[in-house]
Amino acid sequence: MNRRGTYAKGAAKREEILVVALEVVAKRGCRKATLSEIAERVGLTQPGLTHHFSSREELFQEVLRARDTRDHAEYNPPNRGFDGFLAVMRHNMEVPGLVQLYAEFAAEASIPDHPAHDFFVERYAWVRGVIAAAIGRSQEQGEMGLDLDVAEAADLIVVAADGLQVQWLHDPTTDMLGRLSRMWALLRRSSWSVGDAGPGDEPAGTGLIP
Amino acid sequence: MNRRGTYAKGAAKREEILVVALEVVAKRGCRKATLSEIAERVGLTQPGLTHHFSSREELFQEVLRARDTRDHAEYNPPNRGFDGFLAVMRHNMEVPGLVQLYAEFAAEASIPDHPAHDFFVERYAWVRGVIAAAIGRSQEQGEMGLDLDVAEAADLIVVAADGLQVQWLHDPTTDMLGRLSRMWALLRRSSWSVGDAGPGDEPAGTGLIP
DNA sequence: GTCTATAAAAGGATAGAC
DNA sequence: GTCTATCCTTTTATAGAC
Repeated sequence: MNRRGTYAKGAAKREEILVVALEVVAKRGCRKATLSEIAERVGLTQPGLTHHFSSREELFQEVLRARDTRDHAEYNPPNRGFDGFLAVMRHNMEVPGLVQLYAEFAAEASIPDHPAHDFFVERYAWVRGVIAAAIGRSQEQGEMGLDLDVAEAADLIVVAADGLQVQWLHDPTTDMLGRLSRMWALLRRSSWSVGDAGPGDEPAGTGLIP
Repeated sequence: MNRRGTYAKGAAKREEILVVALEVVAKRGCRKATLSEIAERVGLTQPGLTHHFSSREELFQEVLRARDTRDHAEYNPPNRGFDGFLAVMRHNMEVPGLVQLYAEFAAEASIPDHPAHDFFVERYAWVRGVIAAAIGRSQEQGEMGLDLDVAEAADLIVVAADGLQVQWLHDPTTDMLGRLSRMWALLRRSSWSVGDAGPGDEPAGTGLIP
C-alpha cells in the first residue's frame, strides 16, 4: 500500500468523477452534459479529466458499468429472482439521473459505429440472461409453466422495463413497479407451446406475412 | 394558387428539409446530426434552414410529428385495431432512421425543460389512447375479457413497443413483430380483476412496500 | 426566402511543463 | 496526476443585404 498518492488517489478521483458526471447528466441531460462542466465540478480542468476518461463516451459507459456492478451486488444476490429485478427498478426510481443517462446514452449508442455500441449489446444479453435465470428459477418452483419460452419471456420483461423507464422519466407518476409486476404475472399465468403462437408468429389476418 | 413561389415553395422546402433531416439522423445519429449538414444537403445555408425551423429541437419534433400524421393515416384507418399497430411497427423496420430519431430524441426530451418535452408527453398519451381503443374493440368482439384493465394493458403494449425498438436498433435480428404479437396474446388470454393483482401491487415477499 | 458575414461560444484533443 | 496553453472544429445565433 505504498502507492498512496498515485494509484489510490487516482482510483478515488475516478470514483469522484463517476459520481459527479452523473450529477451533471441529471441536471443537463446526457447530450448537454460536457466534460468541462464535470471537470470543473470535481476541481479539475478538462484535460485533467481526460487523463482519467479519454472521451465523453468512455466516461458515460463507465458510469453505467459501475452502476450495474453495484446494483447487481446489492440487489441481485444469487437466486433472488424477479424480486431482485424489482428491487433494482425500485432503486432506479431514486436515481432519475442514472435512468436518464441510461435511456439517452443507450439510444445514442444504437448506431453501429458508436464507441459504446458493443457495451450495450453485451449488456442487453447479460440482462436478458439474468431475467431468464429468474424465470428458470420460477419454473423450478412450479410458479411458471415449463412450456414457457424462457428467452421470449425474458425479452418481454426487459423491453417493458426499458420502455417503462422512458415513460417514467416523462411522467414520474408512472407506476413502474406495478406495471412490471403485472407483466410478470401475465407470464406466470400464461402457458404456451412453441407450436401454438411461437416467436415470429402473428395473429391471423394481420397480413404481415404476404 | 397565385402563391406559387412563396407559400407553395416554402411548404415544399419544408417537406424536403424534413426528409433530408431524417437521412442525416439515420447516418449520424440524432446527437451528431447538425443543422449545417442538413442545410447543405437541401441546398441551403444553415441560416437559410433556420428560417424554416428555428432550432434543432423544433426540426426533429416536426419530423416525428409528420411521421405520426402519415403513419396514422396510412396504417390506422378507424378500427383497424391491433393489426394497424403491428403494421406501423412493420413499417418502422423499413425506416431505422426514424426509429433511431424517435428513441434518441424521446430520451433526450425526458428532461422536463426540454423544448420537446411536452410534445412527447402528449404523444405518449395519444398512443396509449390508440392502443386502448384497439383493446376496447377486441373486448367488444369477445377476444379479450371485459375484466381486463384497459389502461394498464395499453401501457404494457406501448412500453414493450418502445423498448423493443431500442433493442432492435442494437440488434436488427430482434423479432419485434413476434414479440409484440406474443405480448398481445398474453393479454388476450389473461383475465384479471382489479383486486387480484392490480396496479401497484407486488408479489408477496418483495418488500417493496415496507 | 435565402444569402453573406460574423458573432460568440463551446466542444474536444493534444503538447509539454511541473 | 494535473495544469497551462493552444488548436482546430463545430454549433447555433443574429444582423443586414438582395
